[in-house]
Amino acid sequence: MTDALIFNNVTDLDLAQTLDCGQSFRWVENSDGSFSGVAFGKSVKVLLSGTDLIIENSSEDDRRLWQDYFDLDLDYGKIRGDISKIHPVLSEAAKYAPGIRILRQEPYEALCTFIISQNNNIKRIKGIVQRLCESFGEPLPDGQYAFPTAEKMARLSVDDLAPLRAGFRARYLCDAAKRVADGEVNLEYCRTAGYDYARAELMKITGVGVKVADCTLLFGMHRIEAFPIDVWMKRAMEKLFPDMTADSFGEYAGIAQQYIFHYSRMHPELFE
DNA sequence: ACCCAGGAAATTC
DNA sequence: GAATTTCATGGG
Repeated sequence: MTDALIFNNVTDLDLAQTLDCGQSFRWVENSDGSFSGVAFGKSVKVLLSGTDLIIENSSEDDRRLWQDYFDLDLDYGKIRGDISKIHPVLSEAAKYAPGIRILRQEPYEALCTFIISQNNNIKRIKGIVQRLCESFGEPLPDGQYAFPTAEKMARLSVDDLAPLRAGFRARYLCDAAKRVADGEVNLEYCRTAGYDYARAELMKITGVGVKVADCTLLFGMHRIEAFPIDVWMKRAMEKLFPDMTADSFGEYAGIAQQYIFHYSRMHPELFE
């Protein structure tokens, strides 16, 4: 019950850079640098001790799950070296936060959280997501809550979501839940379909445009060729990469995107 | 009071 | 069709 799962020789991972960089909204940093959060209905505390990644309140049964969640099978050091050759500013951004990894979150959770993210700020997104889980997610033994299922949310009305204070996004969440629950939008199909087809599948949902679809594919289905362009990335592309497009960043564009997104947010003076 | 926030839909030109 | 406005809410 209170077992800990340990991964040895973990490199290219910084918990703050990965868990608190705007791709997931359910992790809270503790005073000792560890993080507490819930994924796949499992509430854990994660910490790094040297190159040991420790998952507390977990067991060997979930080794594969967390190995995938933190994308430990991908060699980020090599990828960083490769994509650093594409552009000197990208090289700089990658060097700035080499501990960023792309999480493998649950597709439906990624979909909902990035619907909530539109025209919103990260602090408030976290609050809405937390209230969504507390209100409609399955309670876990330690007092935390799982992310609610599409089936559960499909039974809710826009008024039921009022306590979330999600504003105009509430009806988007209802539409997403219904379409996913009744199978009109097939998230599993999006994992393997051609990119444009996967994107179009998600965009059947009212409130899902190109950017939310790209984030869902990148953070919820590990489509690391995705290159979401939000306000920060738009600024970065105009100012830092004026002659480049998403295609310029190759098969690992999504990883490059996270380096650039984080670097840009940490250096707002670049865009004044 | 004003502006912005990991956008997208609705409206207007 | 492309450009602009609107959509809730909260923090600076």
